[in-house]
Amino acid sequence: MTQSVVIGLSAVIVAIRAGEAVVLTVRPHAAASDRGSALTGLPFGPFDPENHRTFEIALREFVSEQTRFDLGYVEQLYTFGNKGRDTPRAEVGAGAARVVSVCYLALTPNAVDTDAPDSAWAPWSRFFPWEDWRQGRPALIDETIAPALRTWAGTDEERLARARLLFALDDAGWNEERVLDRYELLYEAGLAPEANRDRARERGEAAAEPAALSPALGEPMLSDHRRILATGLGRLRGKLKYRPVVFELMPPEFTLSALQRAVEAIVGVSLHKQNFRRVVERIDLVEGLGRMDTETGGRPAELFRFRRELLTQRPAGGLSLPMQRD
Amino acid sequence: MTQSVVIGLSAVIVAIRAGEAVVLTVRPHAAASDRGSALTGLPFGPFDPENHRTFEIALREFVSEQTRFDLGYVEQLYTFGNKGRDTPRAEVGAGAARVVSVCYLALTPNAVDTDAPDSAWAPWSRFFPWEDWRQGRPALIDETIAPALRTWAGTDEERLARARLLFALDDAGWNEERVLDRYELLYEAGLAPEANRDRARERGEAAAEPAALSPALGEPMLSDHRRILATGLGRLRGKLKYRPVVFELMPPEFTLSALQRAVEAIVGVSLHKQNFRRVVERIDLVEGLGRMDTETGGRPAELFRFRRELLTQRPAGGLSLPMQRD
DNA sequence: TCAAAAGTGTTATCCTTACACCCATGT
DNA sequence: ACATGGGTGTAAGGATAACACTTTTGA
Repeated sequence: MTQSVVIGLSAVIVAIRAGEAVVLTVRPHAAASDRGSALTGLPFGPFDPENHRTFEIALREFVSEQTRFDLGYVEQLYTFGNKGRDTPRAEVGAGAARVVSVCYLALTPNAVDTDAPDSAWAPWSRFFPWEDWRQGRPALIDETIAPALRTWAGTDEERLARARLLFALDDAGWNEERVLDRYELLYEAGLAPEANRDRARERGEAAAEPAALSPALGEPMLSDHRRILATGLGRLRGKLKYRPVVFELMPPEFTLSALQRAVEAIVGVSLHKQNFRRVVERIDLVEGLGRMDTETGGRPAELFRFRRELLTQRPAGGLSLPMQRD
Repeated sequence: MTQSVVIGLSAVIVAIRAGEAVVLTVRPHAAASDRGSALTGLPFGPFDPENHRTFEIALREFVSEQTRFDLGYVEQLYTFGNKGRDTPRAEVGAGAARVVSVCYLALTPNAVDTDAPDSAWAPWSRFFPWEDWRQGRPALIDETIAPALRTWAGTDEERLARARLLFALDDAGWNEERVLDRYELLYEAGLAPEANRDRARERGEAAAEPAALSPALGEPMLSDHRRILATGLGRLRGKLKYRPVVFELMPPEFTLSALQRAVEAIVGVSLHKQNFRRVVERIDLVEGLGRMDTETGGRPAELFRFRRELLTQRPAGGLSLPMQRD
C-alpha cells in the first residue's frame, strides 16, 4: 500500500534585462485553496510519464505553454523530495500524494515579454536583497540581519560561526556563491516568512502572520520556490567562473561593458573595469566586430560576438572575477 | 489514467583502498528475470514516500541494509528519468511503472569489507579503463577507441571534433573531468555493450551479444549504472579542485604521499611531487603531527591530519593539480 | 569645454612550474 | 654503499591587482 508519488518540474529561468539579472515568475491564478496568495512562484508543471520521454522535453513544453517563451540553455539543478514541502496547487494529485520536484536552471538571451498574463520577469534581488553587493555592503546586513542572527544564536558558538562565515560579519570575507546556505540559515533562524508558514502547517494551524521584519528580508515565494531559486543563483554564480555560460545570457552582439554589467548583475559584486577587459581578451572567446555601439553615452564602444565555434574545438573555461575595491 | 512513477535511489560510493580508487558494487542475486546477469550494478533501492522523510535518510538506510556499511559524506548527483531506462529488478513496480532514479555521490574513508555477500569494492578503472592516465596515455585509446570512433564518425566533422576533443586525439589536451561525455560518446557510437542491449530491448528483441571489442572498453553494468558512475566520477574530479573533499576519503592520519596517491587515483593523472606538497601546505588545511610513519619503504614520512575545524571558520578551497609531465 | 564612458600602458606581487639537490631509513 | 621514498631551495614565467593615463563621443 505505497503512497503515490507525483513528479513536478520547476525552472529557474534567468535573463539579463537593462543590465539587471531577472528571473521568470508566475502567479498562479487566484484559487480558493491558496491562502494569502499574492505570492509568486517559479514556473512549474507536472511530469507525465505517459507522454514525456525525458524531463527536459516536458520542461520545455510546459514552460512554452505557460509563458509562450522558448528556453535556450538548460541544466538540471537539484531534486527536492522532503516531506512537508508545500504542495503546489497546480499538481493534480490524488489526495496526499508526495510531490518530488526536479528543478532546472535555464539561461536565455531574450528576456522578451511573455504576453502570458500570469508570468513576469522579476529581478532576483527582490527575493534576496542581501545578495547585491554592487553598491558596497548592503546596509540590510548590519542593520537587520546581523542583530537578528545574533539574537537567534545566543551563546551557541556553532550558530555564531555560521552566521559570521555566511554573512561576512566581523571582517569575514563575502563568498557570493553560498546563496543557498544563507537562505537556509535565515530560514532556520525563523527570519524567512516561509519558515513560520511551514511550521504552522506542520502543526495543522493556519499560517501565522509574517514576522515584522519579513518585507526587508526579501519577498517570499510559494512552496519552497525561494530555496530552489537560491540553489539556481548559487550554481550560476559558481559556474560563471569555470564555464563560459555568461554568453548564454548575451545577445549575438554586445559591448564589453554590457558583458561586465551582466556578470556583475549575476555575481552581485562590482568588477574592476580595466582588468575585466584583460581577462575577457585573454580567454579569447570573443571577437571584435569593428563596428561600434553609439548608444552608450560617452565614447562609442566596439561590438563583440561570442565565438561559439571554439567550444567544439577546445576545453573552454570561465571568467575570473577581478573585484573592484572601494 | 496516469501511469505510476516509482522513485529509486542509487549511490556512487567511493573510497581509497591500497592507493586505488574503488567504488561499491552489488550483484543482485541471480533471478530468472535477469538475462546474462553476471553484471554488477550500483547499490540501489526504492524510495518509499510513506516511511522516508528525505531522500538522504532513505539512502543511508538501504545502503546500510544492503552492505552493512555506513555512509559518510553524501551529495546529490543527478536525477535520471529517461524513458527506456532498464528497470532494475529490485524496484517493485506495478507492471510498466516508470522508474526515476535520484542518484547520490558518497565518500568514505573506511573501505571496510562489507561482509554482505553480494557487494564488493571494485576499482573504477574496471569500468572506465581509458580514464587512467597515471602511467601515461593508455594504449587502449590509440589502439582501439580512436580507430573505432573514426570509423563511426566517417566524414561527419561534428562527430570527429567531439571525438578529438574528448579523447585527446591529434594533440588535443586531455580533460579529465569529462568522464560522462566520453562514456556517452562511446555509447552513441555503439562501443558500449549497454547501447546494443538497450537498442535491442527497444525493438523488443532479446539482447544481442556484446560487440567483439567490448571487454577492452570496460566492464558494462546493469541498467544505466555505468552512466551514473561516470557522472559521479566526473563530478568528484571537478570538485576536488574547488572543495577540500579529498579529505573525506582519508583516514584521520595520513602521509602527504598517501594524500597524493589518493588524488592521483581519483583524477587519473600523475602529479608533480614537490609542487603537490607546496600546494597542500599553502592551502593550510593540514597539520603535521610530528609523528612518523615508518612503513613507507624509504625515509619515514611525517603524519598529517586534516584540520576540519577550519571549515566552519573560513571559506575553504580545493587543491590545484600540479601535473607531472613525462 | 566638460562630463562620461571607452580603451591603453606599466608595474609590483603572487602563484605556478620546473629543476636541482639533500635527508633518513632498510637491505 | 645504494636504492627508495621523504623533504627543501630557488629561480623563471605567467597571471592578477592596482595604478595612472589617453581617446572619443554628446551636451
